[in-house]
Amino acid sequence: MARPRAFETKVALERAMGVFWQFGYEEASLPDLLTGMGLTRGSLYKAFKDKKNLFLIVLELYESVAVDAAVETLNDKDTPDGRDRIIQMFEGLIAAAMNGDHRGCLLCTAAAGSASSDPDIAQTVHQGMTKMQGGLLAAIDAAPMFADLSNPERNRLANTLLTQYIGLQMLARSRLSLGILQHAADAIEDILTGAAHRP
Amino acid sequence: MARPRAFETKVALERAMGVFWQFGYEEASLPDLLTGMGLTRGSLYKAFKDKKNLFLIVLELYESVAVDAAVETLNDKDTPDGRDRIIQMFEGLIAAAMNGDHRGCLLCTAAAGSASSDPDIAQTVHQGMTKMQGGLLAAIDAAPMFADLSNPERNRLANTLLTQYIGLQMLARSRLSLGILQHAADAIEDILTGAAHRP
DNA sequence: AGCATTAGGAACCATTCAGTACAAAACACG
DNA sequence: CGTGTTTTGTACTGAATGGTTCCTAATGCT
Repeated sequence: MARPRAFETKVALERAMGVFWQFGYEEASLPDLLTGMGLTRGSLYKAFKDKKNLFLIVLELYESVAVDAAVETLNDKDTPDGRDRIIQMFEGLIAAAMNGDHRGCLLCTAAAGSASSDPDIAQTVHQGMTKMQGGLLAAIDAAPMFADLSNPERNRLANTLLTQYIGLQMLARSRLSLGILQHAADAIEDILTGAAHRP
Repeated sequence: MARPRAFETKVALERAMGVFWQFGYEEASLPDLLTGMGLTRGSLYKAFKDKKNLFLIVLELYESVAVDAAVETLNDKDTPDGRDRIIQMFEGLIAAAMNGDHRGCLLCTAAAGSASSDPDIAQTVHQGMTKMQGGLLAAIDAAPMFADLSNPERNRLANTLLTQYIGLQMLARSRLSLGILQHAADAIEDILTGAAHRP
């Protein structure tokens, strides 16, 4: 009954995610988005309302792709020891950063920018971060070496790892060559072995 | 010989630091700076050339104030054990964040934003971060509990702490209430005791 | 007093931004 | 083959940006 869409919503959103991931919310200009997504102003505003709404949709897409992937690694039953899952997760992001991927984590970038002052965005970011927190905690629970840890200790370890995650993602994004990423995986191992109760 | 300045360069820079600290480089608009510094466009451009140059001067001021303060805490001979100095430094920033100071670290914010793609800014930020790294290493060297650590182990610990520092400052800035700051000081203690070689 | 020098302030410029309005185009259906 | 509906594309709006350029007024020195 009417003219059909010339673009697929799904791929347009994936491309929008790419633009926001690279530039961040504020610094991604509308022209950036339009060329990146391959459509024009009218179509974008008709299909996604406005920039902020588009970003919120993209944020949820990011969660269901990047965050969920990390959380799945942290819950991967094929790797019996939760410790190994944690290391795998960090090794993934460190490898990406050292291979020239300086996009970091869209969630972290959003949290860092002034976009986080918007309540809607802040809430979505909070949701994603909490998911990461839960994933880390699940992996800790699945690690024999942490069997003796109390609940507060487990939470503290999860939070330390999440803070480390955020710090590393910001470092990846900053392109600062402080030599941190080179041995960051070993550093994570140090944290894990140090956190375990030793006889 | 000529009309004297109606403003003191020093206090104008301190106020500019306040504005940049709160908003970040890109998001601090010229009107923000002008009202915050209490002068007008003409004077600003005459005295500081342009916005970027002003920011570079402010960055160095921030280093010589905030960063140096942290590094001095890390080198404070009145606290004999370097471990205690590290905890003191972190307790300071955690207390600030929990008391409603959500400015975080100007260096970290600059590194996170797209300002870091400017080589001049990136270099100044790098310089400040390296200073922090050195301060942490000095404190580690001054801690008996780390006497047995090898040099690579010390460096890794310093980098872990710097990453934690960056992560915490970003969390402080993000206003995210993930319950991390509440026990962040204990978490740092966990890292430190875990890093020491135990018999 | 007079002159050189500087701050102050306002007007201005070009650019960019997100967002809107509207006409033309493309399709599906009767 | 039209008719009606929706997408497109483009031109436009109004605001805000960083940056510049004046002119005037204030000041200190000779």
